[in-house]
Amino acid sequence: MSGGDFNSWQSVQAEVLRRINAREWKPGEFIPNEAELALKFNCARATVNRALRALAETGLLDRRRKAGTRVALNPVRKATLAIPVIRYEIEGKGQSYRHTVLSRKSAVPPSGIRARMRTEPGVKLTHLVTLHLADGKPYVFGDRWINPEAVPGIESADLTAKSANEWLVANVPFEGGDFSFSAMTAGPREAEILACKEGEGLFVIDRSTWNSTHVITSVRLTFAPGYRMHTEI
Amino acid sequence: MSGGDFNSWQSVQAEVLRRINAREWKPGEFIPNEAELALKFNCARATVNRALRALAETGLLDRRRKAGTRVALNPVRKATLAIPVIRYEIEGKGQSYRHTVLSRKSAVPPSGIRARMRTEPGVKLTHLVTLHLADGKPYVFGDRWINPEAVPGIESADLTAKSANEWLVANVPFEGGDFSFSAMTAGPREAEILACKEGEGLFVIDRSTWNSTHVITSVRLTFAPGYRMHTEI
DNA sequence: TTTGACTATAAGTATATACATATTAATCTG
DNA sequence: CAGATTAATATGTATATACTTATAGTCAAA
Repeated sequence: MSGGDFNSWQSVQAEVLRRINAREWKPGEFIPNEAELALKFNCARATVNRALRALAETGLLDRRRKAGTRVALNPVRKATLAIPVIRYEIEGKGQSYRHTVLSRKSAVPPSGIRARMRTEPGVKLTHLVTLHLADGKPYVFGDRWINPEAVPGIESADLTAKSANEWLVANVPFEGGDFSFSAMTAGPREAEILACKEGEGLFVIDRSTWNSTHVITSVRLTFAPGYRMHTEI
Repeated sequence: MSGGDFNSWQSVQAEVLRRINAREWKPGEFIPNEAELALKFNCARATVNRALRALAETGLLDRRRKAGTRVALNPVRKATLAIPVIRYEIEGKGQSYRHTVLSRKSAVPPSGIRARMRTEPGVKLTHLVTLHLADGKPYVFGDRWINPEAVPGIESADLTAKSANEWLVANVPFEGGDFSFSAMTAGPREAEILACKEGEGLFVIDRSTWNSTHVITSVRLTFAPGYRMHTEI
């Protein structure tokens, strides 16, 4: 039994998946190496490589040089979720977008922010609070700190036309970011800004972005009740 | 100017990134096609392809056959987040894991669940409520519906040793899933189960998984206050 | 003006070959 | 026998070449 012809990396991938699902290759087990599979599937090793690499990226296979490829023991599924610019997210739903700057000043950040931003004690950062509205209703508000040293020009930037996020995305390249998602309980401040009741559960995204030399910005986005973030795999 | 030698896909990727960041190639603009870039970078087209494909996967480039490759106009950043099995998540933090089945029965689901599960009216599903504890304290509870038609053997499965999720992961291959993340306000039921106060904001994950023929299961995970999901790019 | 066929083009992919690199396993040495 | 050295090996990658496929653009027919 040669195993038939699998002359596209997708078909190879499908066959590998089938064998994993059918428990022909069990979790934790090594599967044959690329050369053998190429022979079995009657295709080039590069084709097998492409298929296995893609599966490894989804977390279903573990691969290591010399050691080989094994079926992941605990398949940690990886979902990719898109982080859109809020304006596009709102306009994408067919709603009108507007945003207002609630406050903007230069200030020494609290210690939590200072730690995130990796700045020295006493250094002032730009602090910006903005509200984004969908069809005139509060959608999310952002409490943002920006390191002006990493962003020359931010002091004089007009952040009423474009939101700070859009301005930054357009003007400051970044190399990495970290995101965390959580829930909080609306206090008086959140209730007032988002026009919701105190005590409601709110969805929160904390995000920092950096380049090779600085943490550029750190923002907390607090969404109005009912917000959902969605993804598929 | 030939542009020098870029003989690894990573170096090509880095150079493309640099040009995007330096605004040599502006958002929305088409960049030269693969053949031209290969010539400029003095490497094979396959190498350019690999580099550009990877950038397209992160959302920084838009590619279409015949049309070409352009710098994404609104760079929707894509974060990949790992969805672990709860036991591993808890044990990974060095805490002890335990779970209990609060209820298990066969019932006709409410219409919202029926829509998600795509079952006929009147069809009974397995309904399971479980609580996962970290160091003995409530961590998350799951309200889960399983389609027994898609999962032969679920009726007789022992779900006290392994949690339903672990059992399903180990026994039922799935092909796709959808996830949504939101926040809710703790009502009396959540407060009691999670041992928290009514009115606290709770993080919620709704997840469905399916194979080619059925929606296998649909679960709502409601986390105790303080939970955070984290990812980096 | 719309519809539909045609064509040129750019990405997408397959393949053979060759070499690079990480890492294990075997072997040698002090 | 511990530690260093070396060989073997599986994945990782680069390249030239050839073919496939989706589709933007064009041009003509309805």
